[in-house]
Amino acid sequence: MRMSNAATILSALAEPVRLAAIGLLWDGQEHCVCELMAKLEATQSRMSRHMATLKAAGLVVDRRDAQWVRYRRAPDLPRAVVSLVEAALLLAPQTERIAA
Amino acid sequence: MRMSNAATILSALAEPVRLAAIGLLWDGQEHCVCELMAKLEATQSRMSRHMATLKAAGLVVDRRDAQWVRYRRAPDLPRAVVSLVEAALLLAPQTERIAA
DNA sequence: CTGACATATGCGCGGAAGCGCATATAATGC
DNA sequence: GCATTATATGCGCTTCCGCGCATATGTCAG
Repeated sequence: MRMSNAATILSALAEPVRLAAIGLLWDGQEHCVCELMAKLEATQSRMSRHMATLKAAGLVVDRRDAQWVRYRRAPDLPRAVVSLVEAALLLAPQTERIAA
Repeated sequence: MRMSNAATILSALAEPVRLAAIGLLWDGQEHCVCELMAKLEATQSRMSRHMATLKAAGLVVDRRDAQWVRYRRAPDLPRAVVSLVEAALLLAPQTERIAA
């Protein structure tokens, strides 16, 4: 599978709902769209499209399970991508602070 | 000075010319716009605006020096921001590869 | 003062992104 | 088959982004 380029991955993370979704999926477990919608207070189509963007960037994979689609963190991500995502997740909570 | 939020920083990095410019400035030295233009093959207005975006995100600072404006990496960036930038810079060269 | 050089910015355009609404598709249970 | 639940997607709209072009601003040298 062809890796996305840096710009694609960074763009995918540069949207609050998508970054928060990655944060939820980063536990390695599966999460259905309905759960993500509820936790992130997003409409259904909005959540679905954001997940499609993350999938296109190669950051998550999905699996049909009965009526649900379960998303999870993509396996075997390159180390640099993992580092990037984890740095982005660390960044999120500590932004809006006051610096020197 | 107020920190940019995660989305602003990620968006700033999610553009190839800007990411490459950060890569050049990451050596800690000062670089004028004309040098960046030349190395990144960007027009003058394009380069100037991209640098303004990076500055607005808090990633770089500038200084007027005679007819030149010298940009450099912002001092005292939060550790999480430094990690993010460095992960993004690592990502850039190794994208476009073939994964499992 | 004038001209040259370096950088920023107003403007308009084309294209991409994000959204909601409605509808299509998929799977389930009765 | 039909209703229900879960998800994806076509469509139109609005907003944002990146660009080039032209021009403004700032600095220097003569």
